[in-house]
Amino acid sequence: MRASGAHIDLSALKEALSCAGLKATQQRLVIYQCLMATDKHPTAEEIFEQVRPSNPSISLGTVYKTLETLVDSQLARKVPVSENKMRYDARMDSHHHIYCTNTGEIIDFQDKELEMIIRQYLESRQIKNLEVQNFNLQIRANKLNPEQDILID
Amino acid sequence: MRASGAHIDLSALKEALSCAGLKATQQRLVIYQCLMATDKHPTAEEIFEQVRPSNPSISLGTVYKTLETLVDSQLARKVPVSENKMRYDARMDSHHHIYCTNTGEIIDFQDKELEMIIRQYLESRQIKNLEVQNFNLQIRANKLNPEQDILID
DNA sequence: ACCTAAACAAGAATAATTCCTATTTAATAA
DNA sequence: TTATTAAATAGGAATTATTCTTGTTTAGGT
Repeated sequence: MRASGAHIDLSALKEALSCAGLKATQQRLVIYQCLMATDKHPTAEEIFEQVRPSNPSISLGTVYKTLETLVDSQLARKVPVSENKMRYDARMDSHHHIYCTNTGEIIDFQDKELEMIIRQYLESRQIKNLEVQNFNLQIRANKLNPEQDILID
Repeated sequence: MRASGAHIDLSALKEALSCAGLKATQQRLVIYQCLMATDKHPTAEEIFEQVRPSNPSISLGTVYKTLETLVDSQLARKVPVSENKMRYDARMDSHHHIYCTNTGEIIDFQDKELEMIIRQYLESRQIKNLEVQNFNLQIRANKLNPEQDILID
């Protein structure tokens, strides 16, 4: 569950879909909400299994299609990983990922200062013929105690 | 072609394989050499097509298996990307990747100073219960002139 | 309460990767 | 060098993730 809480306002999601010019269908709402409510970077299959109980007629194809739509509309992003399947993330603010080698988790890591340090450095480097859009740091690490959460500050 | 030149010493590769406890078969040598000789982060399929002309009996399954073996032996690494296929890289030194949004290229970007800045920052952050192993920065950017190379310094 | 373009369910089709097994080969020892 | 053998390969079948197709349903604007 995302730290910010289980409940994401449905009407806000509806609004977001409309703003992107998308029909706010039941399926899209449910899938989008599911993705917003987690910090686990789920696969299409995982989202499907999660929403199925309360939406028994939803189809896996729709989950795939909806995720593609959300990505195209900048409401979600792909998170490619070493396993051969795609993961998704509805957090669109700039943040980094910690790939936990012993637990397999992908932990979000936001850090304004690090953000700024890297941006400033890249600006100072002035790579010719290149316009930097955004960046994210992938950190491979392992938990000392796999049972416990990590503690960021 | 990798900047450092087309020719990678075969006996050095053979040595590397043996050191890792791997039989230095013809197939492994050819695949490993192919991966070492490029900076293009090829897929298994691309490697297969590349080595096939001079090795007509090599099989795609062997390419997959060999890449897996190289990764397991730390002689190569996976480079997950947004398309649904895996890419591979034989550069094992710490370096970053520039994902060129308008050309689709993945450009290697090595920068000792950036390296150090990030490492120092992460050390200073002291994230509890976490031991950082390594990290790499993914930079999404577009080429101003897609025809030309970028110029790093 | 229509109308209609867009979205959906269901399942077929495709693409990437892994698995299986009979044959071949690299490395070691005689 | 030749024999031995455990490991690797070729070739193709199987599996898994994802995309595509088509007839039916639905959201959003009349």
